Amino acid sequence: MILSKSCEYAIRAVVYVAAKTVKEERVGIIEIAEAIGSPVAFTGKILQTLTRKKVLASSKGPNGGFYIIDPASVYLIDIVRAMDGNEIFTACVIGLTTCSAERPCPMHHQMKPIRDQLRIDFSNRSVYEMVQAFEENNYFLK
Amino acid sequence: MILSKSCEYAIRAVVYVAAKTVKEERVGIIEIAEAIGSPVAFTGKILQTLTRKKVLASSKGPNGGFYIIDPASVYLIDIVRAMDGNEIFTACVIGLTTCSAERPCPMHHQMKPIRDQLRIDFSNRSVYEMVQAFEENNYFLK
DNA sequence: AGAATAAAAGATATATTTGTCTTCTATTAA
DNA sequence: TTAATAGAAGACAAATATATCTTTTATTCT
Repeated sequence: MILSKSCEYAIRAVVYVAAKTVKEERVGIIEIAEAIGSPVAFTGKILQTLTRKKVLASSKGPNGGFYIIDPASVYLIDIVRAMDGNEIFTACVIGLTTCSAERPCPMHHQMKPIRDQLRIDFSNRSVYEMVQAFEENNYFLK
Repeated sequence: MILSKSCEYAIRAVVYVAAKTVKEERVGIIEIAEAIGSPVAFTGKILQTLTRKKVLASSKGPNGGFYIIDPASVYLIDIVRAMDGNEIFTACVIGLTTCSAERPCPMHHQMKPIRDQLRIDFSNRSVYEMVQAFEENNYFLK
């Protein structure tokens, strides 16, 4: 499992929120959880984290809910870093803390391009593009 | 984290055992754990799993210990599958169970080549090659 | 101002992964 | 054939990730 379950939920939630935002709508925890097939309370916690980390924004009270300031300037890597940190792009595949280009583990040279590609793909994909793909191709989130 | 901690330990342990096997030696749990920097009892459990799955072989009693039948015919993917299963090569990156080429999630087409490359790298790398790299380049396992 | 709405925050609960400890079984060698 | 060695197996413990529940705070609408 490349990403934690929390991070998987997070990406799906952000894409759903952004799809609403582009229609000028805010959306609540319950609807989000229903849309992405995740437990409501746990999803609330994740949305809280994303809001604290400025990936999403929220407002309380009637007509409140979650939204995203600028879907085109938030990239998947921002969500991944908010939830799981940067380690998946840097950590040694066999768990050696001191593994590096200078002192590589036996798998280092095989793994580097894979991790780099992962970072590149997450860095290049904006939430806005995800929403577009989502709407154009009848993609789904649960 | 691409691989579980158990799987990381497993790969390091198998490489260490194989390095001993090519010198016609068997090696015990305590020495293995010391060599790869892992907790002894937990390492015992992992070695047990690897033996049950035929990745390693073992014998009890004095002069007993772990060894590997044919390092050249065991590939990293065998260790990964023994410990973590096949999911890391197939599971949807955002956690959708029904994600497939026909009904892809918004990240499917980006992730496929990465997962394929991961599988290819693990499939092409034999334990014997790992040992060679390990010995030739002063690689390390902890 | 008061009631309703909705997220934030904190305390708990459950499940999984990681790690430990004790006993059992097989093997070897004296 | 007995003592020592070493893995196998099972019970238990700790840490982390996932999930739930309750209370608080902010906002809106009447």
